[in-house]
Amino acid sequence: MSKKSKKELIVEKAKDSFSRYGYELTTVEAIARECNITKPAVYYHFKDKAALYKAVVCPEFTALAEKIEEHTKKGIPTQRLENYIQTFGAFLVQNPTFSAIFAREIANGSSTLPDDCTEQLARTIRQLISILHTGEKEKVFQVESPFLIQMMIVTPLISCQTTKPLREKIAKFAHNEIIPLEPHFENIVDSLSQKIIKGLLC
Amino acid sequence: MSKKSKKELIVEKAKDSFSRYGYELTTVEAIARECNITKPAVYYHFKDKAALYKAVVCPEFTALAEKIEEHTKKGIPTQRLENYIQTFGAFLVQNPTFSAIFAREIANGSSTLPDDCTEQLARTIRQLISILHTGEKEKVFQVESPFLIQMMIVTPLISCQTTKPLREKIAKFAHNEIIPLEPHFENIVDSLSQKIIKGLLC
DNA sequence: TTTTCCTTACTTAACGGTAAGTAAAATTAT
DNA sequence: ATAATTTTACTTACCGTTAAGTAAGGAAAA
Repeated sequence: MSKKSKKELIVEKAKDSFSRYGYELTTVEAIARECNITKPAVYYHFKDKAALYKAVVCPEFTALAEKIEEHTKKGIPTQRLENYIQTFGAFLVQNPTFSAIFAREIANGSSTLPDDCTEQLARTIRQLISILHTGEKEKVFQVESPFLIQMMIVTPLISCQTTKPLREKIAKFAHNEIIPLEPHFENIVDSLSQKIIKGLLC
Repeated sequence: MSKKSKKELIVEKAKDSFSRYGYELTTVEAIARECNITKPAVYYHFKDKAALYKAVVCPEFTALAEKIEEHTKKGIPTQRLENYIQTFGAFLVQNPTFSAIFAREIANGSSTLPDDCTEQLARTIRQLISILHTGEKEKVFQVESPFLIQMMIVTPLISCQTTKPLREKIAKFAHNEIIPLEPHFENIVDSLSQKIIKGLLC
């Protein structure tokens, strides 16, 4: 008896594949092969490919929303915003497949994102709105669109993860120039957080 | 005699389709139909689907690099950085299909991005490095990774374009709450620019 | 003996790409 | 100038492959 059920194994391998290749280039057969089973065995556990995708993404978005809520409840607005960014950054480190999946959803207008996930995203944005609103009332933050702040937080961090191969290719094109060192992801989160808060302060 | 050649028409319709549906979900047949020709007629002009994609994206990346270089040559570092961001923002407005295409490339690690485009991207980053480096030497900018700054500029602007449907869906989930107004894209560019520069100043 | 979990073998449909042929325009030869 | 030839820009009809999804059945466990 393995610790994980076969269904959980399928979700795990599906997550890897969706993250690496995207929804269209992921084949159910390849996922089955990774699990050492056949394709119809996957269809025994999941109605269709879309249902499998839902089983992959929904728990991730729920976990994210929960962590954000948990870590940004109390404190002064600057601290809560710092926590919002740090929690998101930590989530990306702990869930390495999430960046690519989320990035693709953002890129294609989230047309395929399950409603459950949209609702979880709404939860995190509600939290961000609360933080910004408090900061504005206390005259520590400028008035700013929460959607822009959300984008300023989420998309640079996500794309720092997904563009690693691109940056390596670009570095090769600049052979005899001084290429600045690539910072580690943790430092990027700190830098971004510092800059966003500084840019937002009155 | 039409102003545009059929080949140019194909590229134009292909650009629409790649932007809307992405590479995989775009079919050569659908592009042909949009041009009122048959699929093999497309293959008469282009070797294969990948070559057609190249014909769509390469001129866009080249135009972007050229505009960036042109508008960020001279001035003090803060002004050059402001121009960098504004030029990129203006390019997105003038090329409405570019955001989705670029966003997808970022999301999938740019594995399918032609080398020519990577080189044009390298040009823009070289320009940004020059701006930041001058600012650092003159003690007006903090030392910061150019890649992070590039991500802070490019990805929020792109995703403000691509996530419009997502934001609308999210707004619906928050029925009886106060939803902040959606700013216009031009204002977003200004806000972002102001925040990035403020966050970067010593 | 029924339910669970899987396999083998299959259908269906879509899509990238090609072979072969053709009407019209452009080029060359007479 | 005109007839012959070639090139351009397509069309119709097709092939090969791939991938989603299913029907039917079987072994093992409950």
